[in-house]
Amino acid sequence: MEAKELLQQHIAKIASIKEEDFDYVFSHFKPMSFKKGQAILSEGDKVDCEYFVTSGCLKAFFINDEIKMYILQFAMPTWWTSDYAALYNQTPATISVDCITDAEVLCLSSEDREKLCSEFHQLEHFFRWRTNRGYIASQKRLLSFMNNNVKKRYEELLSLYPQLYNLVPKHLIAAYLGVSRETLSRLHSS
Amino acid sequence: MEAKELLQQHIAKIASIKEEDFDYVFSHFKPMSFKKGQAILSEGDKVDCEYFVTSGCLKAFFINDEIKMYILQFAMPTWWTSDYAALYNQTPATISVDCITDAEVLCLSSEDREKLCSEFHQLEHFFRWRTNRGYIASQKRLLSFMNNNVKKRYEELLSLYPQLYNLVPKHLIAAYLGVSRETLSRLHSS
DNA sequence: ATCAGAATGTGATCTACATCACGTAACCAA
DNA sequence: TTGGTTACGTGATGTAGATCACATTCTGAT
Repeated sequence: MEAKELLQQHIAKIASIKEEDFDYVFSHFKPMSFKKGQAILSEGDKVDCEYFVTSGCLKAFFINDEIKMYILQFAMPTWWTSDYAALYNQTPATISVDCITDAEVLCLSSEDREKLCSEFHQLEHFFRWRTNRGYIASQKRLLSFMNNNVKKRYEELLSLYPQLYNLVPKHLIAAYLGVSRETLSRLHSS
Repeated sequence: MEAKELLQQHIAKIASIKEEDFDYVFSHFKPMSFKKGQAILSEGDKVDCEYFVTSGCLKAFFINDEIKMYILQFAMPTWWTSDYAALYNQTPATISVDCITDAEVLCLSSEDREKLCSEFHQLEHFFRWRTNRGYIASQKRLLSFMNNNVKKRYEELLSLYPQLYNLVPKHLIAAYLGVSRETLSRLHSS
């Protein structure tokens, strides 16, 4: 599917935007292509944009004392990602985003998002819905973290996103689960 | 401060609502009073409302196998709380909310919130902002969970909300940190 | 004022997971 | 094809925090 059509259908599930209005809205999104391994957003960068994934798979991650990586989010088509804290607070990025596979995204600047949200009530509605969904998912993940051991969290992740099993190397799954790659590996044999 | 004024100033920081419009908006909020220990929302309930705290302190929590409690959120004045997953998905509550101290809240039904959001673009803007803030805080807490040990998480919590130290019993702080009360207690001596 | 239940402290022991160490297999790039 | 890097598996050992057990202090209802 075309990137434009993908975005349109994604938004249309929640908000109704007239065809000609959507053309205008879409003109604010900048299509970008990246190769596997390429960085989209790096720690310390000024953050201006958020990204709507149209193909491929990204990861948004944090690296602590330059040693350990924690993955906040995998981003697949129709998912949005960025360092929202940095975007919102206008601070340098602490979260990085890069490509697990070749990927294409639509880039929307924060400025344009706010402009469009004020121009189109329905778009503001859409973004409220989207953030709400992210918030609920994040709460759920937090609870899972407190309540479940690694094995259960792993099973939960795979049942939610079965594609990840083949798409994403195991050590990245470990980094998402907040566990060492060794421990994750040992789960298979237990 | 009056509950009404508290809400008005809280919203005014983000959205501009005309005085007479705010009166109309406010008429949809139902003031409620609760005693310390009283339940506002219990697991299994149908969830219709979200709550804006105007005085006192609540907790939103999850109980797993009828043994262990995890606190998702403390809610103090100007904070909003509910079981948002249940509210959004129209499913029975899995999160409960009750009062750590005597408390007063303004109750807003989901239906009224959606109605008001569609009537007032600025209010939709406000709720987008609010959810966005919650999402960012939740992401941050998740990272802290993965990256920090109990001691650091405890210090982080107290530096963010010093009032909690005197207001909230230690075993509830432990339940927020996702740690046993014994371990939390031992932090003081180390 | 008194007493029961809740909150807190603290020792002894257990356990899930981390860390370190090493070996093997898979994947590219020249 | 080859050599180097990255991914993955697995043993040995260390450790943060859980669990159990019990003592002490605080608190709120009668």
